[in-house]
Amino acid sequence: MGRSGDLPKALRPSTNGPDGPPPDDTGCTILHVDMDAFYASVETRGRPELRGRPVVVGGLGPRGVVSSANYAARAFGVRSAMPTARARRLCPHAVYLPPDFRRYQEVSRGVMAIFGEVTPLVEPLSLDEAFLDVAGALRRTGSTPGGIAAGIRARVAAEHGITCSVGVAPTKFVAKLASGMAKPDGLLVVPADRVLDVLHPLPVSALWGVGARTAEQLRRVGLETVADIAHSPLPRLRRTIGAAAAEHLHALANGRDDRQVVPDAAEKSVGAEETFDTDLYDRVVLRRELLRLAERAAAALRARGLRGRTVSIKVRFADFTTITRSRTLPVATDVAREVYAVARDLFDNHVPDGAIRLVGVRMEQLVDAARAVEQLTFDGPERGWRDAEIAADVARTRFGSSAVRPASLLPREGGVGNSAKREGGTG
DNA sequence: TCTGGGGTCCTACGCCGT
DNA sequence: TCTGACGGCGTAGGACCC
Repeated sequence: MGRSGDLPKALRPSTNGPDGPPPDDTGCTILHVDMDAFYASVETRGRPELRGRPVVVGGLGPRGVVSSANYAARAFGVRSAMPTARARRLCPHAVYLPPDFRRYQEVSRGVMAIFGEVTPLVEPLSLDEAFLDVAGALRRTGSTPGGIAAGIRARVAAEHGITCSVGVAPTKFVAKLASGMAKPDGLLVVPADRVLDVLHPLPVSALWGVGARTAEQLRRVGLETVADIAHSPLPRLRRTIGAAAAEHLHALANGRDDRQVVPDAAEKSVGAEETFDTDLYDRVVLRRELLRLAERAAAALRARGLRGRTVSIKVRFADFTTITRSRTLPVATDVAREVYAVARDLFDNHVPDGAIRLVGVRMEQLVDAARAVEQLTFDGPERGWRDAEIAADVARTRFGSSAVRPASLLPREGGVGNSAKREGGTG
């Protein structure tokens, strides 16, 4: 699902060929494990009728994009993040499926549990990839990094019916690059003394943090390969892309990356957003959408045992210009009513009329709910609302997501088009 | 071609207190 | 009392990642 899978095969280092001696993995204690076409693979496993067929998982609405495409679909040029409508033109005979995140989460938990049996130092990056620091496991098991990686690949395939690719290297960045180069269903070790040989011929876009915009900025000043970055004087690089990015990229390009594998990193924000099938103008309808999103964001906070101090709304207009507006509260909250009250005020007072294609609600400055300062007024109305919302969480868990909702979200006759309708159900 | 939804991180700027 | 430097915080926007 990432970019590195698209790296040219010609750039693959030859250290891991079937012939010749195995690569020297001494000091290569970082593994990056990446599931191959994860969502599509989960959908296809155990379904022989889909074997060999192109499968695309993504939004199926008029504004949907591809989340995951298997390699049969990629052969037709289908890529993740591509509009589904374009994918359909490129590959009309593919099987198109909506994402089923619960299933992917389940499989992901199982795969991460395998990693956890190898080492406690597992840093998940998303549902389908993680870094592992296996330095301790080497001492404990007497195995090699390459051996551990091969064992993980075998277990994931045997226990979950999907394949993964593993990069083994001395640093996180190179391990991640290596897993991308090994795809699909491969294993690549980059020995410490070959890191620069692998890195330097790559285009700048291979560097972590260089997207289309930054690549274009770099290209304009004549920097096209990782070697160009590595040999570029830092002050010049700073002038081009800013201090932080310059130092980060310069270090990566020279093979330096001292970031550790950090398990259990705390979440910084939690939110929900929705793109409508057609642009919305009606402020009343938009407020109802905001309420729905506030409900989702608050429920997500409660599910994680967190509260947030900053309420941020996001609005994307028809021309794709995007604004955010935020307000920080004196006391952190996980109550949808409170979140909505702020979101609505921000919307009413800071968002001009116009055609709107997306709204979102996000909570930032998160604190542990157990340690959060209790509301000053213990009998205040917000406490009652929280109790009601927690009861609703329980009902939703037992009876489904549409079991409980605010009266203002109940479907009305002649109600809105687009996403609000997609929820279906009768409450 | 026409751009999702979940996030993280960085930069810039204004305000405020020291 | 005024001024400037500086740091911290809040806010907004943008790039990037999967």
